Amino acid sequence: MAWQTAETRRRLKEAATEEFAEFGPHGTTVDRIAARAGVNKERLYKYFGNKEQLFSAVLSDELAKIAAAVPLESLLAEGIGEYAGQVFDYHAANPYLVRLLHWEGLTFQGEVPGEPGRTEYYRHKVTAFAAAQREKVLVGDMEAADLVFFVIALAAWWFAVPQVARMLTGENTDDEAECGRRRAAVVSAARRLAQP
Amino acid sequence: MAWQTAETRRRLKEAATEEFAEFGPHGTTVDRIAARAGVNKERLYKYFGNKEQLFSAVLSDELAKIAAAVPLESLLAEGIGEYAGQVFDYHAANPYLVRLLHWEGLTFQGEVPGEPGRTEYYRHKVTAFAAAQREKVLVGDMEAADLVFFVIALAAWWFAVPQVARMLTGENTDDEAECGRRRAAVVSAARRLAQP
DNA sequence: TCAATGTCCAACTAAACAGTTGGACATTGA
DNA sequence: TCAATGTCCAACTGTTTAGTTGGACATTGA
Repeated sequence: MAWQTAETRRRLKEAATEEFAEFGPHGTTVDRIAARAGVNKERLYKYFGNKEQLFSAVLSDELAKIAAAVPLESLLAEGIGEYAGQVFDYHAANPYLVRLLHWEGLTFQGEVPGEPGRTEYYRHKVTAFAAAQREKVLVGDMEAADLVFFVIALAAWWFAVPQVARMLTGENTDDEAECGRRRAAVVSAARRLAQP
Repeated sequence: MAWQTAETRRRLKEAATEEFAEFGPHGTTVDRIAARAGVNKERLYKYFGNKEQLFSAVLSDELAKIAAAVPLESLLAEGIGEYAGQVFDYHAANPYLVRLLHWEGLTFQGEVPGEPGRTEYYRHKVTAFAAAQREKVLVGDMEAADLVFFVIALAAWWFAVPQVARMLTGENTDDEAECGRRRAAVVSAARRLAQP
């Protein structure tokens, strides 16, 4: 029998993504991750160090995924409304990232793993927004960084506090029609925020 | 010596508020709450049932506090921008609630303790916003519930994912000037969202 | 072929955890 | 005054936790 090294790593990370997104760093147990992956937990420590480093690895992977899935080019091409809509769609289809980011924000204070690289990633976004402002595609009297931040907020907030969303709109979160309605609201709000 | 019943309850709830806000339902231990309150943990179980019920009691108290501190009347009186600014100010001065709400949103799926009463509370907000829309003080072509939701999002998002805020704006969260800048951005964004 | 190294696992350890118990002592009301 | 009840606490229980260990077996390279 050949080694299953790569597959074992992959299965651990996949199981960890689901567990961490659902229960957070504190609520997740390494036993459950290992059981879900069908792998002995000793592997987890050999491959990833410990629970916290595994959390970082998982989050880093998910950040790479959204960067690939929602390219910044669509901002200039289709406008900020559609860009916000795409971010919303991504979160609706793949709810791991937004939950992981929130667990991280709540759990770790001070500098966060991979912060320099991630800051650079956000800087690209801000630069693109600033360029769009200079070309008068976006409102000019709001700082680009704030605009990026608000657009992400509009799209992600629904998934961060679903209980508040439910109590406010009186609708079920799993309802497909409601999901479409929320997307439309996000698109329209983003446009409104950024109209020149 | 007289009983300290009320004081004991108060100290437990105060300690629990701080611990739950910092570490969340899973990350908090009843031993630490009791130690912080300077009270035996058996009191916690007698007075509040268990850890989860104590979390509910704490969150419920904090919701009552913000409802009292940011009255809805200021919406019509001073406009939506200043209303959003007041929500921001409240969160900046008292960061417990926003963190508790997020812990709750991430931790509990499905119905949440006290949901009917809280839904009613949000309904008042929506009704007030809808009234403002009819009086042409707010934009009319966006559902009132969505508008409320977005205004809360703009004000609260900074405190929910401070690491993202820091990476985007490149500034320290504790910086007073940066805090003022963020408040101004929230006010301006809320106005933009709701201009008729 | 064989020593070195990597994979994998069952079983383990020490600590932390939520929740309980039994009893000392204070308060109340009849 | 005294039985009933409430407050408070140290010490406890049984379980779950993150992380480790020792050893069986697979793979590699010289």
